[in-house]
Amino acid sequence: MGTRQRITKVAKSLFHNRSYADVGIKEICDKAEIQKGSFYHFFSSKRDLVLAVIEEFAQDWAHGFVHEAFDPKLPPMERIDYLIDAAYFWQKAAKDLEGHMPGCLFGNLALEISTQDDVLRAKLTAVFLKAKERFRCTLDEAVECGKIKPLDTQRTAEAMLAYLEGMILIAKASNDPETIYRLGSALKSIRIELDA
Amino acid sequence: MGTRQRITKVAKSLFHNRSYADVGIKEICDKAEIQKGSFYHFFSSKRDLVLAVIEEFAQDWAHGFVHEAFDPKLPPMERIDYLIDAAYFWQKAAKDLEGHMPGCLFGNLALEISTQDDVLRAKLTAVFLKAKERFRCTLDEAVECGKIKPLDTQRTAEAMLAYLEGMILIAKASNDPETIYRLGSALKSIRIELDA
DNA sequence: ATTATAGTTGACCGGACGGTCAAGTCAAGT
DNA sequence: ACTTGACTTGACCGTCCGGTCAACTATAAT
Repeated sequence: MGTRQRITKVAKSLFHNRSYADVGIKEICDKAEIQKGSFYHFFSSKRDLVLAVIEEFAQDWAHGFVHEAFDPKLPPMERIDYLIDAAYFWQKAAKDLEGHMPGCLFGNLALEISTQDDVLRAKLTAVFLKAKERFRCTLDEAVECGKIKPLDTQRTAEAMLAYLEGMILIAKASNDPETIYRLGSALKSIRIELDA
Repeated sequence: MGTRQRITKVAKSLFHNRSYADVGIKEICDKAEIQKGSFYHFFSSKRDLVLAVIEEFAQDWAHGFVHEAFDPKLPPMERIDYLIDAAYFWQKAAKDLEGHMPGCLFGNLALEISTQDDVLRAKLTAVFLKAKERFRCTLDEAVECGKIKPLDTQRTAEAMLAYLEGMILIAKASNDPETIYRLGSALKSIRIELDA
């Protein structure tokens, strides 16, 4: 594996499990077994790195379990159940490994740096926008084939994303992945009617 | 105002608008117009301070707009509308002042430090627990007087809290308080049925 | 007046931080 | 054989970090 990939791999894990401010470049370099100069050959700054990490993680995510969950072969509303399952198993596995639920990297970073860096914030909103679109398409499909009554799919999609993030936040705060199962069933019940 | 109060007041504002790791003791001391030695007379560590800040903020919150919103004179479900309003105005006002939505201090801290300090995490879960109880009592009351159909008030309360936090997260990520209004109407629609 | 205590000062500590840089390695292109 | 340019090394920079400390002052009880 190339040096650059080793850096982002280590950084992804550290940023996800701790926080942006808490993880230093030195530690990243040590864990990636490189020197600081090498780091600055690939990234012009720590901020540049986290930008790359967000991008990569969004890719991993989109092609990973999100892609699985939003399987077009599944009935639309079942995809949402699948998503809850995937979120649960991921967080559960991470906790078993590291001792703590890492939560959602995007949510974590959003709350940490949104007030401090508008470029990073914009990057994160773009990630959230894509996730929202995934929900919206699913809802549109469900409405189209009559599985659910018509509703404001745009807003409902946004609300579902918010609920997903909120669930993970609460679960992380109690370090209890079961929270995701306990609260997951409400995700499908979220509705925002048209013309509110 | 006493020195200790000045410290916590400054710290509350800084931690809320930035993050725990990003705010240094030096800066807190400067803004509170005291010396570092004075700080360590009142607090044994930065961690000790943030513990006090969480406690104080939870008090402010409980006696402030949460107390207003959960007014027992209001019909139970209207309290939730009121809560959305209060959250919106608070975040809006903060954004107009500082340029950025600070979000929820407890949510921010929870995501930042949950994986790193179990004592602080426990403190935050205690705050969330109280908020959840507020929701649960409101739901119980609404069920009792027939305003809503019976449901799992325990879990639904937790889900509502999660949704509230998630909404604020998404709103902060887009630095747009209007998000709270756009998504707020779904809060009351959240339901978790009994015997799931 | 003396003493005890609470509060305050500002210099100081070691170490970590993000970031720089001159020097060198090495493989591919000519 | 020589040059180029990507990559790596490790020492180094100034600054800031959380935290310590001995000395000083203000207050209030005896």
